[in-house]
Amino acid sequence: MKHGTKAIWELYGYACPVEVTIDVVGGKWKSIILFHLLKGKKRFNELRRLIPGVTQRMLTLQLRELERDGIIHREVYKQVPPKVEYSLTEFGQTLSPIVQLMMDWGRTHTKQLAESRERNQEKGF
Amino acid sequence: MKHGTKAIWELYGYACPVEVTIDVVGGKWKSIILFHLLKGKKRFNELRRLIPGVTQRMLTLQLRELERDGIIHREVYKQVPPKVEYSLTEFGQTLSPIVQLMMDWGRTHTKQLAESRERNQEKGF
DNA sequence: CGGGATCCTAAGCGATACTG
DNA sequence: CAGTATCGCTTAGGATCCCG
Repeated sequence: MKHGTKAIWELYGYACPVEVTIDVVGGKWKSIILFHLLKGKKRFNELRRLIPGVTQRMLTLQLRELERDGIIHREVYKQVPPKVEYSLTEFGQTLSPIVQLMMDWGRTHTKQLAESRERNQEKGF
Repeated sequence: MKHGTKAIWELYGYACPVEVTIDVVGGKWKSIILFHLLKGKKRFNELRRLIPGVTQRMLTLQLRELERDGIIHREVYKQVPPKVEYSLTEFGQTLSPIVQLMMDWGRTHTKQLAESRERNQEKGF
């Protein structure tokens, strides 16, 4: 980057590139949604079952934001009863390495994390 | 994983491994803090300057949570005026590939993201 | 089935003032 | 310098009911 030139993320109001990514996957449920969509398209209630903690309202909202950002595609089948399928767009696929790494990290560090918290809890943290 | 066996993240109350990672870096500022600590130890006000959007209060809170989780270390120098340095722990270093990827993604997709949003805004999204 | 519309509470967060 | 404390607003988010 040259002197006097603004970085691309600065032009769009972000102070650092990580902020951009957080802006997309930072929601409490978004990366979890993406994690499930990595395995293929999913229907609305299917996602609800896969993500026990999420409410209908929150799932709807987060799906809308991901759709707005071009990360996922929402396919509506005009039939009764209604059927809606969510899937990753090509753009959304570019996030898959991040979600994969998050999955790996969670898998391998859950225990150590829990231990850290426990230890610090004793210290009155 | 074998039949009838619970996965490690389930034992600790998470529905999927990604939730674990989100629990650690999911805060609005946490991964940005980590991003800056990747480049070396930083003092409190130094971080404030590096992260223009954060308030003193929020920075303190998020640093405390990262410390509780064993991700960062807080070194207090007993002197006047006080001096406190924050740095990544070994455990925290294990997150660096994720933060790196988030940085890369932000750098390379800021524009496309902005365009998606703009396009969908026109559609009344 | 896949939501939208309301209502309401808890949490997040900013602003400000104070301190060792 | 590096916080803590308090207040008060704003938002995230849950609960419930309704609909094509």
